[in-house]
Amino acid sequence: MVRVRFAPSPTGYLHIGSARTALFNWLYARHYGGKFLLRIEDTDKTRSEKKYLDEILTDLRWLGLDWDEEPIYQSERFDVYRASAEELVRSGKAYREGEAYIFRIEKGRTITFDDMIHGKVSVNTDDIKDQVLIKSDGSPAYNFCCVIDDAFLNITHIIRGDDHISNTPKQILFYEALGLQSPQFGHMPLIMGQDGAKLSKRHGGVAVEEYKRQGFLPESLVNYLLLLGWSPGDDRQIISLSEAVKIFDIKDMRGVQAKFDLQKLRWMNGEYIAAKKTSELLPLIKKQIADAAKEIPPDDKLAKVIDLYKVRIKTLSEFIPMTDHFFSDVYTVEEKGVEKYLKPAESKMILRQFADRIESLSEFSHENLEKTCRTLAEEKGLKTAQIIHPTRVAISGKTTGAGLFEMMEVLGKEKVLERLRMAQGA
RNA sequence: GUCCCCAUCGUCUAGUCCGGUCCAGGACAUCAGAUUUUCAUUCUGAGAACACCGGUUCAAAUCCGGUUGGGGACGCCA
Repeated sequence: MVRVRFAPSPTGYLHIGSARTALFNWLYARHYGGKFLLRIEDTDKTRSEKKYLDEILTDLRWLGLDWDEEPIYQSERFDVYRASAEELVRSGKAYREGEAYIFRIEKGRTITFDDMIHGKVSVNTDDIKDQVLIKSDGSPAYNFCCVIDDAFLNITHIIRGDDHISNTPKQILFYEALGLQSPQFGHMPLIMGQDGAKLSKRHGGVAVEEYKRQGFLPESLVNYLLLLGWSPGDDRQIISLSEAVKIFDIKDMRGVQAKFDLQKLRWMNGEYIAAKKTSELLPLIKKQIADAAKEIPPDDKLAKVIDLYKVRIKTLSEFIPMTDHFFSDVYTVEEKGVEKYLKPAESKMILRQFADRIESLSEFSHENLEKTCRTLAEEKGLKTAQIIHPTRVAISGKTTGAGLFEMMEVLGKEKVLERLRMAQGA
């Protein structure tokens, strides 16, 4: 029975790299019908906070990564660690140094383990110093409580970042001294920023929460992370979590560090947004609007606008500035668009003619609007673009956006005419 | 400095285990063209990589060694 764990330290937000570690552990467990467990590494009581833990758990759920048993907390198990350390002192494998317990490293040995991703890894114990088990303040050292807890939880496979690879020989020595069986290890390379340096804020964010806030969908974030270091073996890019569960195997992971590419994430997010039903997008967009402290429009109107814009936004947050003209008379205006399309006297004349014609329209539908526009163009010997561009700027302030006639229909006759009149005076 | 991990287009990767089907395939990005009222979408096309040097072999992206480069670890942090 496969048992894996994710062991966050509640001293900050959920890092995107940690999220990836959690994802691969989760996939491994689900693929093999095993258990995915949580262990809270809160041994540093001064830096650990409940709010961080809550945020981490919220983010894991948001990503779709559920866990199977109640999480265990290291802060509640100090006596267990101490008892084990005492035992090692009694058997002569560790010694005291003041209040601290130190593990004696036997020199001249080669520790080898078969890593699920890297293959055989060997380290000579001459390169390892004696290890602290329990610190002078009574709290356990990371490597020690990690081993005790993994054994306690019957963890069979430890999948973690490459930064732990040098901890592994030390931990193996602990398993050995404690008479415990080592689990299997798999060390996955870290995610780097585009420039090869450690992933940081300037690469687009390090916290899962930041991506959530910017309007990335959990499906796309997980899908993107999945493809960082792992590939289905064919050309597919869009892979759902449930599909990944079926085909995932840790052995297919690459041992190479990958650079985080925000461009590809954005593309993928756009794909997921465009594929979603408007009814699914509606509550998500409303959340974005609420978070931006803006007034939430009525559902039916918002849904119509989402329909028009979901194929052209890459993140949910882009929706707001792109569609502000639908919901308020205060919206962003592109000055160069005004300059080019509204300033010329000819444009003003065209706008007046167009406005006059649509005013008499009994049904303000995009079909009728388009017909009216084309008829006018033909009669006056104009290109339709000569009507369309000025009109777009006049009613939206923008030079790009959804189809003009659909836009006009959603905006409504009254607003359209009002803005067309106003533009003539501009 | 010592130890460990790694090396295919700008980026993510397929191929590497079991050498020939690879003058290296896909995706993102870029550029060009088509469609469209703009943008986006869609479609077509282009450029773009086996880090380097040696070895093994009839044959190497694939195996071996070295060099260079990148990353990580050397905490009474986790």
